[in-house]
Amino acid sequence: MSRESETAPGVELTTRLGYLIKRAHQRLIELTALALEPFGLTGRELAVLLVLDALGPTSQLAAAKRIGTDRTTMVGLIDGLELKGLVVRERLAEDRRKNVVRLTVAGHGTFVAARDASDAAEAAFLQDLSESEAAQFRSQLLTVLGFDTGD
Amino acid sequence: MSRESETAPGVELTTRLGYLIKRAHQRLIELTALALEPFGLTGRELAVLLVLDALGPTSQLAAAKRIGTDRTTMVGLIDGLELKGLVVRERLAEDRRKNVVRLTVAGHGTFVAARDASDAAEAAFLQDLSESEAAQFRSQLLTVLGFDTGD
DNA sequence: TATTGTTATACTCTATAACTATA
DNA sequence: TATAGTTATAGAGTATAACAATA
Repeated sequence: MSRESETAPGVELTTRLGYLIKRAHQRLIELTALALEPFGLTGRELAVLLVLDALGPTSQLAAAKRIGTDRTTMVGLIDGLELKGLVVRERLAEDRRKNVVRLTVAGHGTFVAARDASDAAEAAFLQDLSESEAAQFRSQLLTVLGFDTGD
Repeated sequence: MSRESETAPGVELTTRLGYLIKRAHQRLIELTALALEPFGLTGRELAVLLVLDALGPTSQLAAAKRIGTDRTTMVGLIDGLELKGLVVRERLAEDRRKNVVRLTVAGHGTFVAARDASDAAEAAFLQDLSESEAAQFRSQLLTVLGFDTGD
């Protein structure tokens, strides 16, 4: 939305990795936001649904650590998802300090559709790369982040 | 900073491009901030210095468009750089609406050293990739962003 | 009337501290 | 004491609107 009056960046910027990654990140954020809009979801909310689908019922703190945020942010995220009827909170009987969060049936359906839409946004983002280039790009990101060695 | 209590992300997240790029971006931001700290510069301030070095004396608006931000943000950036003695503002005689901003001698010296430090941070970010992988990674970012010149 | 710089304002995202209830 | 959830607050970062000076 802030792209109206932007001139083409010069080489002094396009040779900077930081500039390129920032722009790429912003572009993917925009594409993803557009793809998730019909579902009333943000990218962060989809990340929570991904975790709940993968782990099953999960405490708010465990989910927060899993996506790399903190407790206080997770409260708001779960608030939003619960308001939309996609998840429910339940006090855990064995430890009543914990709220176990789980997907509702509707939540699972929305999740699957939203994930597909997000996949399509990723594909659009990568559309100018060949299959093998896209695979390399993904692999190199994993390497840079140290997620590929089973460390 | 917020990494102490973070558990390893699961495949449900590490297979998402958005998650990977966000993390990569954050990592590079951290490395760059650390590298620029001795110079009292932020990444955005370095971007302004890069533009001023490449283009020579430049109006605030032209510089803003070049780095993809707006006038109001540029005011604050130039305020900071001027306070540090790295740039000076001068009203343009031919069009007194325009502030032409240029590097001081000290500003140029700081810029060169800070750019080298930022280069080193980028190299550290890419250290687990081979030379050719790093070059591919850069090239693929350019392609995805449509900055490919097809050189 | 349009452009450039400026200020003020608001809005998002996130981080920190403190409070509650449970353990 | 420590932990999980919650609330309130503040701090970046950025976007929008309005104003002053100039064209």
